[in-house]
Amino acid sequence: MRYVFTDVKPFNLEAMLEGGQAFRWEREGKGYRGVVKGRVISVSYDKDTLMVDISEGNNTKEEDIKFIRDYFDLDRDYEKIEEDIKTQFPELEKVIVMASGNRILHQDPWETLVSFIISANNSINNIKKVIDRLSQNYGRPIEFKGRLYYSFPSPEVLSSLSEEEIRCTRCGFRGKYIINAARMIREGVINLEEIKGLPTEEAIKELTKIPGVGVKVASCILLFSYKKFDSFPVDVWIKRAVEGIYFNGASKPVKEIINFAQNKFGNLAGFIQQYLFYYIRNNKMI
DNA sequence: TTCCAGGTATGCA
DNA sequence: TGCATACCTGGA
Repeated sequence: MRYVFTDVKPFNLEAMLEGGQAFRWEREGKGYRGVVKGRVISVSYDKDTLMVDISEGNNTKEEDIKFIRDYFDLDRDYEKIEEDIKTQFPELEKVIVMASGNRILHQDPWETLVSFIISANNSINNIKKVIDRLSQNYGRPIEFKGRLYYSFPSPEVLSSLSEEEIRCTRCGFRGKYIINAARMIREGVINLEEIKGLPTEEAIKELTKIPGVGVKVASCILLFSYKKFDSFPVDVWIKRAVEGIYFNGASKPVKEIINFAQNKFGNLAGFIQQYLFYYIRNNKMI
């Protein structure tokens, strides 16, 4: 099924899909192809128009459209967000100009949780490969345009694996964390739906009860699947960027950087984090 | 061969 | 509380 969305701007597929928030997208011609919540999606963007091909599902057209609008955050006014950031924080103007059209995707909490457990002390390239192998081995096959793709495996499936079995995904020391997280979800020790309703600080407390989940991973889940925009995940890149722009390059503890960003940026913090990440990863230095 | 990658857990002062 | 260190694996 094909859907066309007009007057979509600003919108930068590369920034969104290769910007480190989602790991299941690959370039396909001028666009991208990926698997989202059990559906295969092909997207391209040109002249303010977003074209989306999506694999067969049980949804109505209206539900599909809602699903796509929701995932790509099409109903949020990013022109205003970018304008607000440039006005309030002129020091970030070059960042926003360079990364314009980057949006926060609305991803599945479970998939985001596992993806960012895998991200610890890992490279983006390798994270993608491990997630692919997890899906191919334990996900559900989906046919699309004559090819097979695989959904992200459920907590039920992953909770039944042994550390020996999950080794085929080459996730390394993170295997035990993934299996344990799946069990905590299955047994109701952690309820991802309930966490969604908590304020950022409390949600981080809950999520970090899961071994393998620290403040950074928890913050990513909050930002990329719960739309908690005051969340500000700090990794080595963001740390370096904030220190460069605001502390004259002096090293600061992560805790201090989070507090600084949340106080200064408020509900724009999450967006700024995402623009900054894309900017610094593609500019080498500030 | 060695080092590093969207961090986290652990042990010790 | 704060700091150092180990950790699977793959690529440079």
